Amino acid sequence: MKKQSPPTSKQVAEIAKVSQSTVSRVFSGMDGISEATKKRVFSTAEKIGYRPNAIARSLILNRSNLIAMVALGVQNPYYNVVINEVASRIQKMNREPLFFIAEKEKGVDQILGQVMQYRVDGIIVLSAEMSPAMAAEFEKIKTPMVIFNKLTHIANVKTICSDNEKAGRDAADHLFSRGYREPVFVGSSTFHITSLTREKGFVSRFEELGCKVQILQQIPYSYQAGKVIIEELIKSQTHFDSIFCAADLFALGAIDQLRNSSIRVPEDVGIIGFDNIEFASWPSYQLTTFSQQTETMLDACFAYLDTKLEGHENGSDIQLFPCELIHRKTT
Amino acid sequence: MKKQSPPTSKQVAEIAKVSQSTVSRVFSGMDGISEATKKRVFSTAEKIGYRPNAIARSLILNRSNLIAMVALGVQNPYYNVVINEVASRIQKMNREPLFFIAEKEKGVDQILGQVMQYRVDGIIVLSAEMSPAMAAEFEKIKTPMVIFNKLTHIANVKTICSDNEKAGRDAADHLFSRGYREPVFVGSSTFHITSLTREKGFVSRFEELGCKVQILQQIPYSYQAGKVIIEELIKSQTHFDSIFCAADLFALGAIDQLRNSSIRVPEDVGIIGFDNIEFASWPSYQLTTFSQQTETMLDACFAYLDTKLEGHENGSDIQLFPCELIHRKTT
DNA sequence: TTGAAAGCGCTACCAA
DNA sequence: TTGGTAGCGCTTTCAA
Repeated sequence: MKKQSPPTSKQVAEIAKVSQSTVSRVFSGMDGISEATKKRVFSTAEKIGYRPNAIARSLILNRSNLIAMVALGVQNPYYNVVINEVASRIQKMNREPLFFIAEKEKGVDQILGQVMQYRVDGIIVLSAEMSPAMAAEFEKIKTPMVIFNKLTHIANVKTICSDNEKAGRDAADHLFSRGYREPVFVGSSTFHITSLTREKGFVSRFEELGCKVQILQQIPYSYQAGKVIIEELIKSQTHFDSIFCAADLFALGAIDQLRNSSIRVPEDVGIIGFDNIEFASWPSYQLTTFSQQTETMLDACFAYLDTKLEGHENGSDIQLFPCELIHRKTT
Repeated sequence: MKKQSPPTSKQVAEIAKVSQSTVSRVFSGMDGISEATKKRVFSTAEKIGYRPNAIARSLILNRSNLIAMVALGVQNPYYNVVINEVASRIQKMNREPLFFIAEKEKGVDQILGQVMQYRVDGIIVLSAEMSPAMAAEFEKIKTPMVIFNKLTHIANVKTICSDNEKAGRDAADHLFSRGYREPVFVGSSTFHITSLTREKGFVSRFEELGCKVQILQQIPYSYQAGKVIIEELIKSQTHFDSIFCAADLFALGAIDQLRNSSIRVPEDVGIIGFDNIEFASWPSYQLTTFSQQTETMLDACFAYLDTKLEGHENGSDIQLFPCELIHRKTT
């Protein structure tokens, strides 16, 4: 069975007794067309179910109207919110989001190839861990590109990122001020650099305050993993009185595991998470956590893309946004 | 500043001293090309950073390799999982997901226009509430299309859906068998038909069992809304001993609100949710809920798409999948 | 094994 | 206000 082709502007032209160019002009909303012609073209188009072929248009205009949304190894519920928001903003700028997703970093090279084949007008990368090889590839690309929430130094690529180091320091200050002196940091190599940066700020600030931080790494990113790592921590009999988790899901898992072991939060152990996912605010948890300025950061992403797409130059530097500590009941 | 065009096959041809057709043949993996030529083409392509233009290819092949993923009014975290899974499956079939998202139903007409302009090879609609006008539009379309988890009767459109009515009846049976006799149903017009179908099964089964169901509707779909509606229910002083929520987020909000009012779950009030989102299984909630056979249903979606894309015919009927009651600790 | 040439559906230029 | 025509980058005949 052959796929039958949809009607073309040529067919509309024939039926409406105008030239194909006229049909094109009508549909691209150019003026200088008589009302009568316009009406006739539209009505015959309607009749035969004609829709302009975006592919052909893209070919000739050398722009696809597509924006690539690249999500790599995204398991964090925080990004579900981001993905929806990004997609919807792309549509609001009258373009379409072409969605690329890869479980692991290994897929990235292949993905970049795909992205480029579609001649997308812009690229938004969400939280991607990037290999140096990958970064090198990205540098070559002329397409406007912005990396959201991953600190990366690539020439000609805009980076919009939370100030994770500062947040780490703030977490340390907060815990210290609440009287905690035996801190644990729980990170994840699932979002390596981000986690590392938070760790760095946390550890160095606590050192300044005279406390040593115990560092734990958990690989899969999930609630369950948070439980497991705390279970092991408890079993190990090491002393600790506070935990800073690089992500809320860990923190929530940690809370439940502590409760299981009849350890009181925040009296015995204080906990801080990261991301302020919806569930963090629920009565069962009331998690103290950091909120990223997602809206503001996305504003910055799109402001950058917009000017680049307009053909204007724009410094492709790194922009850091502070995170806000939301104090609830786990510290 | 002009957007500079990426290299074309013609340029590769010139440098590699072959014809443009040869370059094309090399990149589309046709055989009948000498190894020497192949190597020469690839290396010059590499050198100047050539990548085939998917747009031009789409134009001539009359297929875009794009699959539209249309999500309408999706607020349910359940769909975040689905969206990621669908996107990743589309890529596995060597196509790209073009993501369309609309907050409300009103955007659908416009979206369909967009979808068709891109000459997508297939369409996957996620949980869309559809107006009759919309459905009429869809009927006209020749593009293979499958609707996931929304009961809709449209000619030539495959529907893959959970058996919500059966689940409603199962919920009633379960509650009844646990001794509950004063049931409440909490639905949402956010996912109108789905909610209505669950309601229908629930109410009619309970009627058969001799109990009357109190029906509540909540419009926004969120945890917070679940709290609010239960707060009002409690204030209204009506008797009830069990609640069937059309979605987990409602149920979780309901649980917390009941706890606030010192009403015990499941002793005083039993609660059943729907979707089995991750949080339902957490220790703080242990929600009895229904799990949809998402994987199996997606298998069916893609099996259908695959055969249609292969050009084979395939009955575009409605396929219903049973939901499994997961009995935890709220009933 | 390769090259020349036609043409996919559209936009944009030049004439009329 | 309109029509004719060239050409976007590719695939695919048909010839060589």
